[in-house]
Amino acid sequence: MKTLTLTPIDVAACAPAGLAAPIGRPEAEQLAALLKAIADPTRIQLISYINASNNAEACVCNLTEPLSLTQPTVSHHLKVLADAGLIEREKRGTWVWYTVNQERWQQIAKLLEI
Amino acid sequence: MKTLTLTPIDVAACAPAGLAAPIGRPEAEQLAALLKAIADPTRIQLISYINASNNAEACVCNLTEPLSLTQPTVSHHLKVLADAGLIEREKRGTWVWYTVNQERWQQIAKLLEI
DNA sequence: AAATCGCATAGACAACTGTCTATGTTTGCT
DNA sequence: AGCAAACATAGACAGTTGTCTATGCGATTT
Repeated sequence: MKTLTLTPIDVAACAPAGLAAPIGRPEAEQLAALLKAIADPTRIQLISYINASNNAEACVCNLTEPLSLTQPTVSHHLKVLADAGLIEREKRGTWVWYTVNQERWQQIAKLLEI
Repeated sequence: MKTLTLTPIDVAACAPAGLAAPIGRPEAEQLAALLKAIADPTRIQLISYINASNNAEACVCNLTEPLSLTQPTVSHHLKVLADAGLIEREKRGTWVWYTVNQERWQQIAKLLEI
């Protein structure tokens, strides 16, 4: 079987001059892909729940119940966020702990500057 | 015929404490709807093109050619942005001029704070 | 009044997305 | 070794979305 590894989005390459100057298609598509990863109510809640947890980290089993979602659905959303570089995965034993990539998060605010 | 007027999203009500605390479903949905309006490459380009135009304003006919899109498609995207409060519409004669709502734009960066 | 121009709206269609169930994979324990 | 728990992956399906063509509406000009 072939495992697909998505190339992480190069945030620095997105809209190098912000949105003040007209940006090209490739840059617009990268920025849109990044924002699309956040533009979902479930994923926004996941981010906030992870951040509000002890040590600002959470495993999948801690996130299914408060959001009333099945485990595969939560895993799917976490994968989307991880592929966009917005959260990070760390396996410790059987559990997988997710944390928010704070640095990446702050970069987004800068990309939206006008 | 019935004209549908979308209620503008109350940005201030979105994630009042940022994403640091776990936010509820309604707030997450409002914030997601707002981000969804931006999370499209064409709309990102439209925003940047409007901002880079003379007086930071542009009419539809100025936007179709550089983006290689039909006029209805551009109008559609501008409506999405306008409904989200991200741009503003002003009719002067036959032309309709769009400008970016700078204040609204800056609010978004704050909403993403962690 | 008639024609034209700029823009919005309606409807159609392919592509994408969020959710689920079913199943696979890895780790820890007895 | 065998079993159970935590998570990922695959596939299916309904709902959403971006684009187009066709058409309608208001303002300007002749």
